[in-house]
Amino acid sequence: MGITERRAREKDDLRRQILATATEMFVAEGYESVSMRKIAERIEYAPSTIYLYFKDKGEMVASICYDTFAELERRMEKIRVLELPPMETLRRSLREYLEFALENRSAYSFVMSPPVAVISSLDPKTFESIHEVALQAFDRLRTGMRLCMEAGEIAPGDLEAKVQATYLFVHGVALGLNYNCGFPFIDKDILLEHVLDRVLGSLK
Amino acid sequence: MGITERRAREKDDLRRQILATATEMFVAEGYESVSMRKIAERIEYAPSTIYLYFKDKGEMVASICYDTFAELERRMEKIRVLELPPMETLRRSLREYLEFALENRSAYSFVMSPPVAVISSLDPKTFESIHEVALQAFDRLRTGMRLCMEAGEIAPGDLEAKVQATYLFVHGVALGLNYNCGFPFIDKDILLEHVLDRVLGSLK
DNA sequence: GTAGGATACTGAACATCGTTCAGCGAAGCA
DNA sequence: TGCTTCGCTGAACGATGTTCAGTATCCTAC
Repeated sequence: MGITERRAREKDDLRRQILATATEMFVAEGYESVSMRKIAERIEYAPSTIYLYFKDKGEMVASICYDTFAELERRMEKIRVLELPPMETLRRSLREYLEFALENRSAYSFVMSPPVAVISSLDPKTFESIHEVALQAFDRLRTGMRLCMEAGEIAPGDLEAKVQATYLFVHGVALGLNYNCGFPFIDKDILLEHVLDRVLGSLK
Repeated sequence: MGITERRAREKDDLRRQILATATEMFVAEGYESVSMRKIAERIEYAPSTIYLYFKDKGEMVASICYDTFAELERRMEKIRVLELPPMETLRRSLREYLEFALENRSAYSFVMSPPVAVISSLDPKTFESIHEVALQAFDRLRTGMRLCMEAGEIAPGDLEAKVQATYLFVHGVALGLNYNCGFPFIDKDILLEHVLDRVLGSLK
């Protein structure tokens, strides 16, 4: 019965190839500039073939989002297992988060704030699964910060406010540095260190 | 010679009406979902008429950006002329900035990070004028923070790093709160106060 | 070995999009 | 009253996302 398996494998391969090509193009040229026809041409299939693998353009975006979140999650987990002191873990995680955002440039912005039209066109099940993986990442931050608070490294108080603000700060830096608007930002390393100092320092 | 004046006035009125309608629709339905045809239908003119007032869709966006920045600038200036102590001015300005972003919901996100495709389609002159007004707003923040530093209310050190990080923090909060992703943020007022405390507290 | 069905893919079509342009009607000037 | 100018339109073009009837290829069963 190896035939059906081979078929499934081939089908999966093409799906992956479509996704890889699409991701590359979205990031390089922007969501709106990349048409289904262009993707099809690049992979040398008819445009309609893509619709055998993805319901529509929005579902491709959803898949990309999901994969990116998963990769981010993996990198965070790699730090957690080091079992460093909680504050050290927190600092390293935030730094890794920012570096991930900078490495993945426009992919980050794309995944973290896709066009509203895309989001609202998603079917509820797909939306839910993305929402879940995002909340999970947020939960990781919350847990990490709770540990810091319990260790007395973060001043006691409204944990949720601290967590949400911390996320928004870091997210703002990630988005801002990625958004290529021609603004003359200072040296990224200096800025990042300063950001981490202030974000974490204000938690004491 | 009142005739040409009346004509000019009428022309200006229609331009303003197009822009007002477009802004409203972009904010409500998102940039991509609003077509030139829909705007035309709403103002009860032919689609091609819009092109007599705006070079293309991108130029409409540019105008909206420009106007929004101008409005923000006005609100900042209103605080500056109060001539409060520098740190008080800074806090009020940042708060006003965040409130402006929250009042104008998606307009803020739209103006602060329009689709890349839109930006790159702008003619250089238009782009430059928007860039300039944005830099001007940033300059205002820099000046305000320099005054605080000179008054000894901000610890001495790399001013530019402090200014850029401060902006990115506040920008992140503004964008994050506006992006309607279904995330369960805590009470906005509590979060905002916490944010201001941390952003400003970490400058001491 | 061949009929029959499943599978993978295609090409043409549809509605809609941003945008252009020749031309129309009315308003003002001579 | 003729002429020019001005504001506006309707039809058209190419490109978009998406659908669907149909084709060609492969696998199974007789």
